[in-house]
Amino acid sequence: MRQSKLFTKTKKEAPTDEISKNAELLIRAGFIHKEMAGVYSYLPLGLRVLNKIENIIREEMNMVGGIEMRTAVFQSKEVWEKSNRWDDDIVDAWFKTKLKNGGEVGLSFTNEEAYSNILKQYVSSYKDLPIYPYDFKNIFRNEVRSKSGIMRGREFYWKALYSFSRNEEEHNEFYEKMKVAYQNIFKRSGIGHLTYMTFASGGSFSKYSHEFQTVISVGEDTIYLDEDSGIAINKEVYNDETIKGLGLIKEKLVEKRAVEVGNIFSLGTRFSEPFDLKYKDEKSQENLVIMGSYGIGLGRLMGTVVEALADDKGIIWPESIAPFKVHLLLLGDDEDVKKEADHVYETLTKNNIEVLFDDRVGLSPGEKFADADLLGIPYRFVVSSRSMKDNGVEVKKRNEEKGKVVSLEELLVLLKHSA
RNA sequence: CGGGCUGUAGUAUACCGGUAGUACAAGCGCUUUGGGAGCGUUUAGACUGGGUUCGAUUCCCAGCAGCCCGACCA
Repeated sequence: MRQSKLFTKTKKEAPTDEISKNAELLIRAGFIHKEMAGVYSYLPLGLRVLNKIENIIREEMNMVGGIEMRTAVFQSKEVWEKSNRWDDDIVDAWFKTKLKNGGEVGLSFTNEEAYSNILKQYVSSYKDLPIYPYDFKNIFRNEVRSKSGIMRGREFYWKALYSFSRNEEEHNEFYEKMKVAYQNIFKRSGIGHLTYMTFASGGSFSKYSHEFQTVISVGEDTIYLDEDSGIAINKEVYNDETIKGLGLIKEKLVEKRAVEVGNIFSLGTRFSEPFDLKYKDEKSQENLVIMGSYGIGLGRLMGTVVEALADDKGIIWPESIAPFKVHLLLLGDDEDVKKEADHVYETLTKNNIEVLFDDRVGLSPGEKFADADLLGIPYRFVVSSRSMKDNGVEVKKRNEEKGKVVSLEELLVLLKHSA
């Protein structure tokens, strides 16, 4: 993409109404636009990152047998009354609105009911199970106080998978697979080294749920981490019994602030019962389906990566989720240099390398460098009269101090290997 | 939902009960080109409503909006 065609611009200063680093940097760099408190639009660069994250999650979900679909945002009263979660006194996060004909709809704040209701239509035999449908979708929660930039919004984009199993054993087997899949997702997103599986309160069907907590100083949650095993305990279940039950030693646990980037938990028959979601087994006996829930907030994950990896100059994206792999800077407006930069851009593009080409004219080198640092694209390529004198392109990684001049051919090899 | 704070150009800010100033951004002209460059010039602003007052952006009240702390949550 040519940066001259990218309508977003960087800002030197962040709006004062954004305190959190993730929102400050993402807004300054032009990745997101704040619509209102807790509601953000994704601008071209931000969407590219979001799509990268989405694809990583999609791959991991498909790997464990997930089947993608899309549930509706509008939800009907009748469905949610079955599980007793329509009433505002029970769920205060609802956004609800009226239909012209007088009916009322709610905007999805979660998906258990939608899935249970749909699958009631299709699940009847043990042969129909297990199944693992999931979706990516915008979720709406009427938070009384949204905060921390894109970390907790009123509208947010998430992945939710629900498992429908025949019995506890089958459920547990899948649950364990999901733990691994989640760890893969966070590793691939560049925060694996900071993300710990954390035991949290489990509800009525299991002792614990599992959260994936990324340790960063601005985290909203408090966890107690055993650094040797990488296991953590959420403050909400931090007590002697839990510590002992998990075989941990209290003195070795370190208190940390962390952000919950994902969670998985067992639902048991909490929803299959009200929706009468049953299957007939081999003996024609009816049994309730055992469910599990597995969520990841994509915007929050993106914000967490920014918080965790940024430096004082700007964002530092891991290659896996960067909006582009290469940020190609053209310095100066000499015709020969322009021609060479165009050539480099076209060569990279032809080789299927995602490149943002800073072809803007009239900007000083300092401005382009500062923008490149702020945007945080992993590889910075510079074409200038200086680099041309050295017969190559200057390459520098975002997290390196100094660059070196390398021939275009060598660069193509380098990029292929880093992929 | 309790508590606190704040609303001035696109952004960040200043002053003031009496003509709203500056920087960045944007437009134009010239110069400049390896770490947010210079000179000149132009455009652009007091959240809304009510009250006090000769006069309100300034003081008061209400509404709306935003931020922070707590509670709650992906």
